[in-house]
Amino acid sequence: MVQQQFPLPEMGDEFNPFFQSAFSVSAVIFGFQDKRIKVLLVKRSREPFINQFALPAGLVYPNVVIEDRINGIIQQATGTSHFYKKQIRAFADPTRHPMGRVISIGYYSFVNVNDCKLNSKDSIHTSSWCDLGMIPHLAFDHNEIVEAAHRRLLAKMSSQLAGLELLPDKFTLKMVQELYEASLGHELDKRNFRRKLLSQEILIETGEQQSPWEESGKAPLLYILDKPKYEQMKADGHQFLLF
Amino acid sequence: MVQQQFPLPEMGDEFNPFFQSAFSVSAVIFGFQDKRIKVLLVKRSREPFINQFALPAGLVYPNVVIEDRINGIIQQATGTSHFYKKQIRAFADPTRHPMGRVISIGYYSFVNVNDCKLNSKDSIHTSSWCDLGMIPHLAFDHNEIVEAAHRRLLAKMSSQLAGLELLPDKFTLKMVQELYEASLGHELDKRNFRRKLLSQEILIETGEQQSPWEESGKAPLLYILDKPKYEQMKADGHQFLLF
DNA sequence: ACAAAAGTGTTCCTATTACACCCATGG
DNA sequence: CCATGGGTGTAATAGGAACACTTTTGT
Repeated sequence: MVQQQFPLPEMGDEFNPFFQSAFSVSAVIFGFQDKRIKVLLVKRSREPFINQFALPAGLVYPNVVIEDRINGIIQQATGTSHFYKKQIRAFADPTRHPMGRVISIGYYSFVNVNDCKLNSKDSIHTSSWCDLGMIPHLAFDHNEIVEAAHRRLLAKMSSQLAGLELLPDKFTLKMVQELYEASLGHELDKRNFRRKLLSQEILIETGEQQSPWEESGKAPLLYILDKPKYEQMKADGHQFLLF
Repeated sequence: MVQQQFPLPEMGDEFNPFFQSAFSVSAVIFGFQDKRIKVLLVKRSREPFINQFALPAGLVYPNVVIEDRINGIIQQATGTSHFYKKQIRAFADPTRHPMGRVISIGYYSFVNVNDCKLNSKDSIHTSSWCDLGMIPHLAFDHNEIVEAAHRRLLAKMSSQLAGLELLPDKFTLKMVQELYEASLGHELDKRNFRRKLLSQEILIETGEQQSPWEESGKAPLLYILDKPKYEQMKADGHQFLLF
């Protein structure tokens, strides 16, 4: 670990007592597998809280851009750089870290589980997908961060078309429905859901069928997100209301 | 300014480079006056950015609970302890503060302008209500914080019954409508708005009429919020959807 | 030919919108 | 009695919810 350069207080001693805090970023990385929402947890390999489960997280040097740090943490934990992320808020309880005042800035993130390579050689932690709803007791205040992330997930998904980052690039409408059913915690009507989804006019039918198709019956059609149109409409403030 | 006690890093030098940051809280305090949404600004009386407008804000000692600090800042700025507040997010650009790495945790807040006593003797800043939409160039990254707060205000008000903290305890339905028109930026149908508002069944008609009533015509009825019911329903996850 | 999953329309009902007049009060 | 703002109902429309059968494909 190399000491970095960063600006120091310049205006006299009166400010120095303030410049004694640290901060970190913590990531609630959501995945979707077996019709369940998952969260990526790591087992800590060092103190404090050694051998306990925790969120992927890390301290941030005073001169480092926080977005860069959280991107690095998500990439290291998942092995992919293809993800969506957004800040939740700062978690700032003075006792949340045993070594001093460490404010953690929480993020939630969506990745496609199939893109991920966990436990790669250069990862110091062993990481694993854990069912949201079966999260064990975590280090620090990480359970609180997971709860806040869960609320955000719920709020986002119950009003907007979002979370497609949790699926492969090519996906079936059924997958989207199952994702929504897992997020919202209840079943949805197939016909109404499809109508609503397609009425947003941001999905493109590829014409391809899912393959391989181990199930009996007809193989479903694959769709992709019309990303340019989606980003454009988002930039214009469109909401993609689902309900 | 008195140095406080706070926990220091305990586990050796490797963590010390991290414990050199400061953090602050910043408040976007919304008010409502003359059918306009207002934001409370202060003129800074010290460096950096002396004599520039800024948000009420302050550094936080490493051992201080951040909620206490933001409450104190809002109380000092407004002269009242009767307000609603919520965290927006952390603002963490490494160059946002000229004196070093200072992460600011932004809050937005609703107060009733009539409850406020600005420029009280013990206030070091002179403060004033500024029309949202006519905000001048502010110190630090405070314009960005105001924008984020504005987006939150919009998102909240366009889907929920909220922001009644901006009005007096006893208010007319017209006031609520004008508040919404100011927040959303367009006019609303009087009858539809009243029907929708009353259908939430959390307003109580006091029977009193507004007084004094300088306008011609009939004096309107005053309503109050059924706060216990409102809090209970909020706790139960009810959303008070308006549109 | 059968089992399993995909894909598709219609009806009913609720919720939202658009719209105009009478009432109470003070000057 | 007139000017001003408060307060009220209804009809048309759009959107959401409930519901079942036909098609395709692999075994």
